[in-house]
Parts: sequence; C-alpha cells; structure tokens
Amino acid sequence: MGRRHFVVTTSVEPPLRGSPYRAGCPTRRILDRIGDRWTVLIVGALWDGSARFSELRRRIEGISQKMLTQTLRGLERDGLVRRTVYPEVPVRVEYTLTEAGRSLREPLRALEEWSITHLGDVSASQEAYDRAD
Amino acid sequence: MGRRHFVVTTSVEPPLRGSPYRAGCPTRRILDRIGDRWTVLIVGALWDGSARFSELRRRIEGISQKMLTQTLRGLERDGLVRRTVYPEVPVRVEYTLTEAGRSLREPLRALEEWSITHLGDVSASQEAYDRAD
DNA sequence: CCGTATCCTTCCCGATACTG
DNA sequence: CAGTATCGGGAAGGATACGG
Repeated sequence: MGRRHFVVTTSVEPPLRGSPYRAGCPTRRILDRIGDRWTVLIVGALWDGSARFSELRRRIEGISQKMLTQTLRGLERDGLVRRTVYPEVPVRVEYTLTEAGRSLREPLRALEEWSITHLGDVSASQEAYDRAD
Repeated sequence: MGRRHFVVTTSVEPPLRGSPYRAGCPTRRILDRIGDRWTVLIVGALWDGSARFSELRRRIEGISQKMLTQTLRGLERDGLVRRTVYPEVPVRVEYTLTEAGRSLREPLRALEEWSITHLGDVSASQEAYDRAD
C-alpha cells in the first residue's frame, strides 16, 4: 500500500474533537507535533545537514524502523522535512530540514535552556516530595 | 490511601530505561513533563493568580477530576505548583504557580509564537500532502 | 537499502463509584 | 469541596516478518 492512508489529525477545526479539550490552544497544537517520543531527536539529528534513512537510524540510538519511518512521514507531511529519493540501485533516500523545520530551533532552544537551568531543582523537589510521604 | 505511591519517573538516571532512547536529552526531558494533554493548560489557567480545585475544573473545559488531580500532583511534586490547604469546612484548596512554574513562561511563549506564525503553513502542507495520494 | 504489514504489550486517560 | 479507587477502551510504540 502506498501512503494514501494517514491517521489524519486534520488541521483547521479550532476547538475540539472527542472531548472539549483546548485543542485549539496554539501551544498545545505544537506540543501535539513535537511532544512525542522521537520528533525532537530526529530534528536534532538533522540539524547540521541532511542524512539518509540508515544514517538516522544509527544516530538516534534505540529508534525502531517503524517509528523512524512514521515520524519522518509526519514531519514531511507537516512540511518540516524534505524527502528526496535517488532512484539508484539500491535506492538512496535523503532527509533534510526545510526552512520551516529549521525555524523550530528557537522554541526548542528555549525549552532546552529551561531544562538545563531548572531540571536540577525539579529533581530535588521530586526527591523532597517523595521523602515526605 | 495517602500520596505515598507515585509512578516515579525518577530523576537522575541520565541515559535510558527500557530502550536506549535519549531520555537524557534536556529538551526531551522537559517535553516529558509538559508534553502531556493537560499540563500547559493548567499552567495557563494558573497564569494570573491562584485558583481552587473547582475553579480550575471550570476553567479547563473537558478535564476530568482524575486528570486534574493527577496533573496537579505532578506539578506539585516537580515544584512548579504550590498547594495550600485551608482546613475550613468544607475544605478549601488553593493552587498557585511557584517561581519555577512561572519561569516556564519563556519557553511556552516561544512555542506559542512558533505555533502562531507557522501552523498555517503546516496545515497547508498537510492538505497538499494528503491530496497528492 | 528503505521501507510496509501485522501482532502484541504498555500506558494514558476517561467514566464511574465512593469517602472525609 | 476535594479528592481516591477501580475498570476498561484506545492509542503509542516495540518486535518481527516480509516486499520493491
């Protein structure tokens, strides 16, 4: 089967789907895209240049073939990654961040910075909380 | 039962758990905390002042009692929200963002900004992709 | 080499019922 | 009012086998 079928998280639909949860909140909408297990790691791996499928698999330790394909398809569909097929034998496929994909750098850096400066306190808070029954 | 038991996403443990996925990546670590369905909505609802449990439930349309409690507990454990119990009858409980909680504003705003400027293009890209088989 | 198809487990989360 | 306990459906994701 080709790639006709997709889970279709359709696009416009501002407010809700099943339950009235604020799916329209812009922050939530982008978290729905990058909040999964692999997206930011792939974006990071593509950061300085393109790579082919097998190279990505090697860089992102632990990712399964299925999830790499699936996540790359999602990124391609969103216009954040460009996929180029070179019809050689055997086939060669290159993945590159688009301009939109590279524009993710700013928000991701903000997250990373927050992480670096605050996750120590978070861990300490967790331990204190867990000790206090 | 008190709040002794917790799912314990322990803290230090730099690299991995089940599979060697980059759990140590700072960006992924913070996404593991705010990437769920309700966290950013709760943080947003607490943005301009504290609120009690029932007030939060009303503000965050569609959240279940269970998820509101659970997410608030996580935020409290992480030191991002402070929980204050006033032993009146009936009991009153106030939730407030801590300093650390408020510091989330910067990264969240970066995400929101990216959303607002790019999600239109993303939607267009999706539709084009879906039309092309 | 670069995938797709299928099965199977795990875990998120909603629904519901019940307490101090 | 502000929770806790329990059940169950469904989605995410890993393992495996196969195909162009």
